[in-house]
Amino acid sequence: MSTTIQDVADRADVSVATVSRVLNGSDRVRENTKETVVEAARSLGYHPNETARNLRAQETRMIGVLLPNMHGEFFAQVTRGLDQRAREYGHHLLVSNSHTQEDEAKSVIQSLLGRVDGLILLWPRLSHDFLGDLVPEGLPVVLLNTDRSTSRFQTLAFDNHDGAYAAVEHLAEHGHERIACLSGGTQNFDAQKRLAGYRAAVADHDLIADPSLEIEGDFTREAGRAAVERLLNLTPRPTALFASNDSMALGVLRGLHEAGLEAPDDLALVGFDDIPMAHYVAPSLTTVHAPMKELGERAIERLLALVQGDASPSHHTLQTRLVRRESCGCTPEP
Amino acid sequence: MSTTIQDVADRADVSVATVSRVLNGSDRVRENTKETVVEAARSLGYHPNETARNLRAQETRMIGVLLPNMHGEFFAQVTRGLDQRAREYGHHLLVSNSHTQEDEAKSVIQSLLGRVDGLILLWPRLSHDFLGDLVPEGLPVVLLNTDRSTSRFQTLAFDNHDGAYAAVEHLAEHGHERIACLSGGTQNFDAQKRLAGYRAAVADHDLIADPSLEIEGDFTREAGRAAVERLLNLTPRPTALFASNDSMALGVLRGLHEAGLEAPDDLALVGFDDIPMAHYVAPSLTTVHAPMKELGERAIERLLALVQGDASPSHHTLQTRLVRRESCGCTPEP
DNA sequence: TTGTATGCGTTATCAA
DNA sequence: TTGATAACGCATACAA
Repeated sequence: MSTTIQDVADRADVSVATVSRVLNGSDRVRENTKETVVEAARSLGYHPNETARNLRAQETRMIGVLLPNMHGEFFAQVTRGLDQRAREYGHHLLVSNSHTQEDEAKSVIQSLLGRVDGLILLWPRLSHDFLGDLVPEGLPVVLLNTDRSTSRFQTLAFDNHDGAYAAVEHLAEHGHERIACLSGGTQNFDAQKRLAGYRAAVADHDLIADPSLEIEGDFTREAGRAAVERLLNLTPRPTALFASNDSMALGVLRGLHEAGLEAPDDLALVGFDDIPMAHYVAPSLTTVHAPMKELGERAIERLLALVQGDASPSHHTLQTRLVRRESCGCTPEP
Repeated sequence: MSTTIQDVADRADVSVATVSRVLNGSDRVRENTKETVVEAARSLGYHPNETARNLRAQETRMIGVLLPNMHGEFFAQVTRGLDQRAREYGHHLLVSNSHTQEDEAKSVIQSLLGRVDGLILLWPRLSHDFLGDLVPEGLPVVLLNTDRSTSRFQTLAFDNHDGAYAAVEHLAEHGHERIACLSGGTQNFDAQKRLAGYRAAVADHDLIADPSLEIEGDFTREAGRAAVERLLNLTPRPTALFASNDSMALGVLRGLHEAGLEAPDDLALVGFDDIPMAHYVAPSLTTVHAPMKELGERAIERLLALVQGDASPSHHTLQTRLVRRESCGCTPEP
């Protein structure tokens, strides 16, 4: 098998305890023996067995991360934040993406349970009552973009309501009165909040409030593309659209192109998330910036605080801000 | 702390050995005691400590995955394949993204060494001699999109040369003779091969061979955008461009838009990778499909074959194929 | 300064 | 069918 601390000890002609001391805090060890040990370890290509270490230390320094199977760029950003912070804190990420089903997620969580110090779940479905039974009492959990009220766990979410409100308000400032909303479905937490923000802005600014202006999507590009036809068939036709995420907004742009139309002239458009691609499409996408990387960073910070026991679960919200580009009718920011 | 097998044993009034038997293969255990044990485990919310299991079993069922900090959608696809196959085989992914520096990667690999059964590295730099010293003798490693010749490890790569060749050939079929190439840099394995494919096609089809037509990029969108100006200033101006990945091609599309131009009329364009977004930009991107998800799947399969010892390192190539859409001047496929 | 011995939670071997 | 126990590799309390 692999070389063990015993092999190193034999080679250096000392005890395993001494080797261990050298390799770790290098306690009180004679300089001479220290060198011998280091050399022995090096020459044997020794690497400590982390599994044994973990067992001994009663911690794995691993964090389980569950992400749903969706909108690539969004998760890439979140993951970047998670990854970076985790490394800073000397922890590893045990990642599992690409599952949509609840039972699938359950089995993944099960298989993670005995091997991580904590869990970070991006689980935008409203209901996660099942988590209560699934997760053992003491295990720290951070829930991302989900409903705070249902949960005894730490949560972290964007300020979806404010962001959506600002988006619609901005379209109103451009003079639009008949503004449609492409929502992300009824099951999704972010989607619900954004829809609520849209409705609030419509009400506050005396815009046309008409249920047929609310089109249901599912946060995928294809939903955006498909929505265009429905949008164009509305009478009277809306002059602006709030797409409740950027993936759908990109799909809308594509759909418009296929119909021989263009934003913002034929339809003013604002998205949500500010994924990197929003900057690169033509026309560039005005959108609500959601601090995705920061979400990942905070998640790690909160989780490790829970792990170390110097915090208890709380509920945090991350602010969003509107980024003006071309698709709404603005001249883009420099 | 967490409940252990001993707690369950106490509760069920049996020995730990019996509990273990029940929880695993349920060897020869009396039906009656089996039920008692299962019930005890359930009521205590017991989950086996995977760390202890791993130590005992001398395997972790975890795979270390290292990805560089680049082009999001590409890696999302690869990761999807990795993730899916790993789960099918009952393994977990210990993922680390977002590092560009070699020493950074080294330290991550170091920290992974004692805790995984194998390593999958997406490390497109040509030189990875340092891996030889870093990785212990017996540890299985799969190298993605890298030079096979330098390595004693298993490798897996796209057929970059053929793909690029086909892309340029297709532009030639559209009647273009002065075809530029936006490369991915000199350090990158994929980039080199794609550039070579471009050159071969130029030579074989008697196209204009001019070093000034080869522009160096770095696989980022921004490089694509920046390249447009240089492209437009060439005299005579090229009528077509092979961008050696889709991210750059998307940047080119953006750059053209800013210059008030459009593909394919002002510049015919073919990319490489076929990331999902290629389908959704306007005009949609003709590109070489690289089976990214399959790359991930194969990587897991190869690695686990190595782990189980019923294979030895080999070198595989995955075929690519041209996908005709709008940016080259074709009518898009249905 | 160094060595011996114990335990972390499991599984498997051997006896009973 | 079940139980006692050794071993996996490491870190530490205690002894020397």
